[in-house]
Amino acid sequence: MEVALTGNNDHLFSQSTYGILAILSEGSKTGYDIKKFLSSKEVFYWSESYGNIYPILRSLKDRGFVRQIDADIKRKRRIFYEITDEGCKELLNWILTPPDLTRFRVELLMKLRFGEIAGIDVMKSHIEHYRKLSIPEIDECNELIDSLNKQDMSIKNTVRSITALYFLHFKQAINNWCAESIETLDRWLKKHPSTE
Amino acid sequence: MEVALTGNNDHLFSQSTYGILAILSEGSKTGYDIKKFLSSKEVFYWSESYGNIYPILRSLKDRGFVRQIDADIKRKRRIFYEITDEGCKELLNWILTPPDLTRFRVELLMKLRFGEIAGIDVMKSHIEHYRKLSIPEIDECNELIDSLNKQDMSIKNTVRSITALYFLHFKQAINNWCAESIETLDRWLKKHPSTE
DNA sequence: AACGACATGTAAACAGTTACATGATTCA
DNA sequence: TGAATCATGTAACTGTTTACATGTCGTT
Repeated sequence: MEVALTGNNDHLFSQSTYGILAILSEGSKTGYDIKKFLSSKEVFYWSESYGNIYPILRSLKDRGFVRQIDADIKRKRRIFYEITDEGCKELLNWILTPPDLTRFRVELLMKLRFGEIAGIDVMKSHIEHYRKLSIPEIDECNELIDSLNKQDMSIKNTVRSITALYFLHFKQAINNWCAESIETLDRWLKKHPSTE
Repeated sequence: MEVALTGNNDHLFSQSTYGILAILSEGSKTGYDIKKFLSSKEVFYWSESYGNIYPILRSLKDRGFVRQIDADIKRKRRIFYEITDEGCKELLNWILTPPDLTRFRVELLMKLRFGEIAGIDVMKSHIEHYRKLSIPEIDECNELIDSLNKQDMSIKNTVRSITALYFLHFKQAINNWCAESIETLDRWLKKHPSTE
């Protein structure tokens, strides 16, 4: 099942641009629709602001990757964008390129690593706070997965389920790490009562 | 063990600025030293370019959060920066502020979610590629944790170990997710031989 | 003498968000 | 009639990287 991944890495456009093109590949949408889609729980792994979406839509049109379709629905102007064959080709090329590992900053870890200045209880408190924020996210993610599993198991829903599971695995792992880390700090405090 | 987290969230400076201040809180360093530190395996959760570091060091000096100490070591000019009391105060205020949850884009998930256009084998291939990239990272992280555990269990080393464990938990969870997802896709392919 | 690591720095570009402006529609 | 949501858009800003310029030191 060897697959040739011939996509090259020097793409001409920003990740945001390809993201929007990808979203349009499932059907024509307005800028507002795109923002709505990206705000949904399902797409935790991508986000975009209006200030980015609208200019990108224009540039996609200028490049011929989408075409503009004006519509007037209930006297409200709606500007739909439809992906072109050119756009599909460009999108496919991006999708074929193997993605890099995600790099990101974790403010919590920086504050822990240099947190001695604030004291160990502050560290513990930060970890607990982090954990509390994560719990509703895990619940929501479980609900999403349940509802997906009730639907037909088309390839689209299967993949949606897979992406949701990424989040679930990640969040559960971090949740466990939080519990462990607090225990570790508690053990340290017990062994070093002098410092408190 | 209630801890008052009174830090306010509207900080005046960028996260990069606080990060650099935090690094300087452990001892005076040059811009080059800071870059070196951030390039080390241990600090996977933060990075910075020279083009950001040097201007920030200057602005920290202008604000009085660090002082400049010129040194000539082996005829090479070295410009050290030392945190001031003002700087410590500002840093502490940042550290006390509970960190937000990390939000990040995952290119892989976007390419999977809209990957039907490329085919299921491409999805599988991307996941496998992702997994292969992760494995050496997990190994390195385990080595780091081992070496930390051999050292004294000061609070500093304990925290360094905790931050490394974050990465390990995360990477292992994603590694498991990769294996599961490939299985899911294989099962789907078996059930739908017509599409291949 | 040449190369790689050390060391500092800048200008330009790129990526993306925030805050604002504008106006229509829907519903209480 | 007023608030919320729908809907499109821009200007200014923030943050950060890339590519380059400059020169030293240590090693082969």
